[in-house]
Amino acid sequence: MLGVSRTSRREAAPQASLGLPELTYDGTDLARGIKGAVKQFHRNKDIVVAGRHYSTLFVNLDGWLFRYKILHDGDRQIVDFILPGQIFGLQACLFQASLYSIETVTDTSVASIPVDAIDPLFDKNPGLAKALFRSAVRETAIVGEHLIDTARRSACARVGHLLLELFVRLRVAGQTDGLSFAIPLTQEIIGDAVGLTTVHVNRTLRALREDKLIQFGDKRITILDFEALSELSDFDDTYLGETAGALRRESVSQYPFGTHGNATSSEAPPRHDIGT
Amino acid sequence: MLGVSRTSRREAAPQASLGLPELTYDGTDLARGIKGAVKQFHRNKDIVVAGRHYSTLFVNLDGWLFRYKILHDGDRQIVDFILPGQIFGLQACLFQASLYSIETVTDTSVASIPVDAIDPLFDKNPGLAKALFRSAVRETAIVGEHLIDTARRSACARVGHLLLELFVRLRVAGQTDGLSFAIPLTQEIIGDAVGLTTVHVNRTLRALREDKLIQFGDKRITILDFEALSELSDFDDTYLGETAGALRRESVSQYPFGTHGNATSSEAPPRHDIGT
DNA sequence: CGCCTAATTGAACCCGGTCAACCTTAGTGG
DNA sequence: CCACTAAGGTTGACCGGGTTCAATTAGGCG
Repeated sequence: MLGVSRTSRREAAPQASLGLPELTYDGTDLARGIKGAVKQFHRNKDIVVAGRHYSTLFVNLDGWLFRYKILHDGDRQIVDFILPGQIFGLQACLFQASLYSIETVTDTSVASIPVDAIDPLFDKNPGLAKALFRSAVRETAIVGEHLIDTARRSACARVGHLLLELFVRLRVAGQTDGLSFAIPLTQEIIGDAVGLTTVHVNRTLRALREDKLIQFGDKRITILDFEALSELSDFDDTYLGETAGALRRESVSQYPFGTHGNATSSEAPPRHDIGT
Repeated sequence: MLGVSRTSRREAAPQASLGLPELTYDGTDLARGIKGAVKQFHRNKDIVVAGRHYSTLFVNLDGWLFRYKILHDGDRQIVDFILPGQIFGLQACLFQASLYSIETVTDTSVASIPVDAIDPLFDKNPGLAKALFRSAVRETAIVGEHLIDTARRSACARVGHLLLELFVRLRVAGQTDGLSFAIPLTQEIIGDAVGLTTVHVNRTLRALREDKLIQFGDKRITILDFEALSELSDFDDTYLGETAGALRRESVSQYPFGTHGNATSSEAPPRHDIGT
């Protein structure tokens, strides 16, 4: 039922890092370093509740979560998904009242890091500031892409685009198997994310399958024709990949801004030294 | 023709700051302090071009701009608007290739600040890091709200919501006159922002007018019934106002994270000391 | 076995898109 | 001073993708 159970949890190669580019890496290391309390959450539980203020960051160690908002008419809009390895909860720390709630899709273990514990780290490793900063900007990019998704694309393109985004993000996190990956989402969740009804998500998935673009069943999706699906969905992974690439290349400037003379090359310690 | 000509430009009370909350304030002061080159741009000119990399931040001193992306089918999606006083171009600095283009709506004067000039400032005023950080998170919130706009709301609600957002943001910037404000946007631009065709934007505006919710003409909009329009549009200014409010209350922590013991009260210098 | 959640499929309806025509206004050049 | 042009705004008729409502099936789990 979990869907992600295929991938190891704590056993995942420790130095390889679980998850997403920048933050992730820092995140897990950060969590390891601080030994922040790790808590288990069941599926369908709210971890962050809209309207409340928080003073801890969270690291998603293994599960799937999503950030969402309930509208006045009761509709639920999912803004983005939080995949294994990602940090979350920044916004809830910075704002007086969190704008969104965050809920688990699967059973999930979450490390929480009191922000108090972070400030001191900035002294030793200002690169962390940059990583967090970049993560915030990256998040805007993802949300922006979702905006374009719902505003401009057809149902097929929306669903296809979401699947491709998840695939690429999971691949970076090492959670794919060829062109196939476990997806613990219900059609209702997908609909709430791309702005379609459950009924139409269903029809759309069928259409994609009948066109031999994807294949699915048992909480697992296989992309049969990456090219064609990308074409159909107007998918361009720049907004995901470039970010990862960019960080890899220049991750060491003192401050969030890169080009400070020679900052683009590498001389500072690698960023997984935080906890050691 | 400009539409914003009503409001003074350079003459605006200098210490009151032009624009938007956080960044804005820092932005203008920052621009003043560094005396970054101020350049004039005509309307409908691209200032940032998608795909290029930049190493300067920009401050919008007086005009209207928007961030947008051209899709593969030629459609244009506007992601958000950049109002007088706002900083922009962060993303283009942090990413190898900017995801979006930024174009002027009106004639605009723009101050550019080389990022090289900013790093040193961080030493003296780490609060600036927080301001920029917060701005990035805030931007995500605005884009997220636009996402909800296009995904979940009816045409009326979308247009109404956009108008209300612009109104609130302009009010903070001191660019409103009662419930009325100058709006230099064409119906095509509005459509590209909320995901509707020009034709339907027109019909929607007419409907809103016939319902006595708004009134418009000559590049100017008056909100006749703020409550009713908010209700109809599912508008809640938390995502804008709370941000501003939050900053006002706690703007001084050493690092992007607020609650560091006593950081919520004020002891550090006010944030407009950057340039002086 | 029976309950509940999720997936599936059908039929009628409607919001917003598309296409096309016309109007209004500002700018331009003779 | 007027004729011409172009951009933006306005309106109508028709169409279609996606919603809505509703019924049925399939798959855990007590």
